[in-house]
Amino acid sequence: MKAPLPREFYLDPPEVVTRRLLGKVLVRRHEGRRLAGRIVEAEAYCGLDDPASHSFIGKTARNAVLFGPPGFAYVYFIYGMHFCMNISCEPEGQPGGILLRALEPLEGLATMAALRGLPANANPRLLTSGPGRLCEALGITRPLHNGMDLTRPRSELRIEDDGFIADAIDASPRIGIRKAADWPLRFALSGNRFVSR
DNA sequence: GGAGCGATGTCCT
DNA sequence: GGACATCGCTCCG
Repeated sequence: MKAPLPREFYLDPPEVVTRRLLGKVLVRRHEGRRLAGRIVEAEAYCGLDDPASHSFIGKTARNAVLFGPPGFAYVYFIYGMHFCMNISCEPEGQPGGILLRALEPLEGLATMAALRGLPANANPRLLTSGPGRLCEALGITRPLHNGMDLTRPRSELRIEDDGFIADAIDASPRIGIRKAADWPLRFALSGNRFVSR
C-alpha cells in the first residue's frame, strides 16, 4: 500500500495546491474494497480573500475544518441531497480549500456504479464527473468523512501519487457560484474526457 | 445537446 | 426566510 501524500503537500496557497493535485489519485477503502480515481478537475477557494469561499464569513460550525491544519477533508451537504468534498490547505488559521470536481475512475468501477445506483456497465463518465457524483461513487459523506485526516497511514480516505505527470492544465472560471464568478480558479487536465460539463 | 426546472436539508452572508 | 461550490429529468430542436 502506497503512503498518502504528506501534510507539507497541502501547506501552500489554494491555487498552488489545486494545480499540484491534478493527476494525483484519491483512494477510498470501502467495505474492504479499494476505490480509486485520478483527480482531473478541481477548484481553489481562497479563504478570507475570496467572497465565494465558505470560509469568507469567518469560522462557523460548518466550515471549522477549513480553519484547521492542512490535509483534512471538508465535506458539506448542498441542495438538500448532495455531498461535496474539499481538502484544507495553508497553515492552521488560514482557511484555504480545494473542491474536488471530477475524477477519472481507475479502480472499483462496478462498486462505484452500484453506489451511484447505476448498472455495472454504466458509462464511466457518469460515475465521478461532478462534485456530487464523485462523493456518491466513493461513498463519501459528511457524517463519515468531514474532518478526516487524509495524511494518516492507512486512512480510509487518502491521496496517493502513482507517478502520473500532468501535461497541460486549463484554467477557467469556477462553476455554480455567484460571487467572484469570473475568477479563473477552476483547473483541469487539458483534454481529459472525465472533466465535468 | 442545451435550456429550464424541481427536489430537498442545512446554514446563515 | 432565503441562499446554496448539484443532479437528473423533461422538452425542444
